[in-house]
Amino acid sequence: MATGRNHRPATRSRGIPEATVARLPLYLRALTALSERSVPTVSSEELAAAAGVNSAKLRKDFSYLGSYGTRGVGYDVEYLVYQISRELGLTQDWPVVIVGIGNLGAALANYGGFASRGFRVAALIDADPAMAGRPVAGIPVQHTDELEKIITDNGVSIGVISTPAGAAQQVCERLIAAGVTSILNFAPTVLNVPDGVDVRKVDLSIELQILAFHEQRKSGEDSEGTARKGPDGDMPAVMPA
Amino acid sequence: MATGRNHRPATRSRGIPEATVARLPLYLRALTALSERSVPTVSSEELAAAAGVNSAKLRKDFSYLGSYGTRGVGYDVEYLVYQISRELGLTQDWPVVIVGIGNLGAALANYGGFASRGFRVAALIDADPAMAGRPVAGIPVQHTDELEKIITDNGVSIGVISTPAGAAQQVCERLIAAGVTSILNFAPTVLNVPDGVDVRKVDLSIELQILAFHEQRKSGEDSEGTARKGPDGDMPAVMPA
DNA sequence: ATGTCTTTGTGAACGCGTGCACAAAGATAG
DNA sequence: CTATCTTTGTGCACGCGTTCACAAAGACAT
Repeated sequence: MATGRNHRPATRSRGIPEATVARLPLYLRALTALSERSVPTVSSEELAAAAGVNSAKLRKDFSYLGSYGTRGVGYDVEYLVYQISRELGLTQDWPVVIVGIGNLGAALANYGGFASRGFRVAALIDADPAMAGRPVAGIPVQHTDELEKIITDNGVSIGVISTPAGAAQQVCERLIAAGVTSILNFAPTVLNVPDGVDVRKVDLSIELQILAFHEQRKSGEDSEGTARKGPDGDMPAVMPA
Repeated sequence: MATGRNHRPATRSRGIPEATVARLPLYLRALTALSERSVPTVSSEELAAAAGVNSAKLRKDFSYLGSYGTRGVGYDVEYLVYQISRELGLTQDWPVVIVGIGNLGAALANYGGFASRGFRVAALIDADPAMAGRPVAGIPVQHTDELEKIITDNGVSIGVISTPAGAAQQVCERLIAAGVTSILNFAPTVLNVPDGVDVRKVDLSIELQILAFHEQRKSGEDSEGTARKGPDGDMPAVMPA
């Protein structure tokens, strides 16, 4: 996550652990790079290094998918690419809508990684009437009024929300009511969704704050502001009631 | 993370679990909203609902910071805002550089959540000479040649990489060599960094693929492509060596 | 065919995170 | 002051994820 993690907590869908699923795209990317270089096989050690993980973890991850390796040799690159793609559902086409075409929404629409690998931007939607009809990344922006029609007509099941925080929950509810069951949320808000709907959130502000935490620990290990002892140390200017 | 999670794996920095640190920004956001509505106190139950977590988890999280609540009453909102801000290191100013001012980089520069909460965009850096001097979000873009000087002059310790994948590792190394110790990576690549450097990654493509996985499980629970039995079932068109 | 060498696949142990459930603490009323 | 009621803080148990370490499996040479 960057992930934020707000999907089903302990429900390993069909035996594959959630943590493994989250790493499969990583393996797939590394394997695709190898495939383009026409490398026929890789060992778990090499692939793990390329994906930035432990080799034992990688082997265990693959073991959940089945026995796709050859002992003494390694894994067949092309074969693995196919198997992981299939497992992730990337052999089919996923129409996606992006709601909220501001700076971020426009950047997402232009993002190359979207188009590749089975994802297709089916529509861009914005609440601003002035945006309607204007093309972004070659796709004309449509007004929010059309949201339900767009979802149903295109059979969209994955929605991306890049609206301001205030509009996110309402947009979310309309998407779900129209048939969307997976949402990627860039708005800095907690989305309330019914069971059966997956939400993943990407929150720049949160990521930065986590980095700041570690950064503070690195630099000011001793010289922390005024006085600091235990976890319940000093009293600040603002006192509790 | 979105999460991506590529920081120190089991090193709970100073007793606060990593999972708790990742939730502190969430609590802080909910508390800030309450503060703006001049709500004096909240119970763990209320705050947990607003942050989208379990109330027991929230109480345990806060217990790592110290005993900041009052039994029978709840938590003082202003006091908690201060404590969490301090713990996250948001009471100080963090200059941040963004490297790679394409669509995404520009969107990040314009992102409001950046400016708030102690983060300040100190500089925008791009490798394209044509970009140099052009203002983005009111800040003139500087050329990559200036990178080291910018980092040292501004005392930057947090860098954001939004370059194409091919340039990310090199940019990363230059940032680190110049003194950056925390990196937020938007490029779809694994970054290799020395110990002591924190990396968090945000990867749109990966998040979508994870959603696609669950989406596939939801829809095609039985009708999966051609034939499918066990995890080591059918042989695809592409055969292994 | 036999032996050696490489690499996979996995059993088992460990540690972290989560959630339950309850005792302790304090507020509030009488 | 005593009783009651609310809400925190946490001990405990459980389950998931990670890692180690090794046996099994196959390639390859002789």
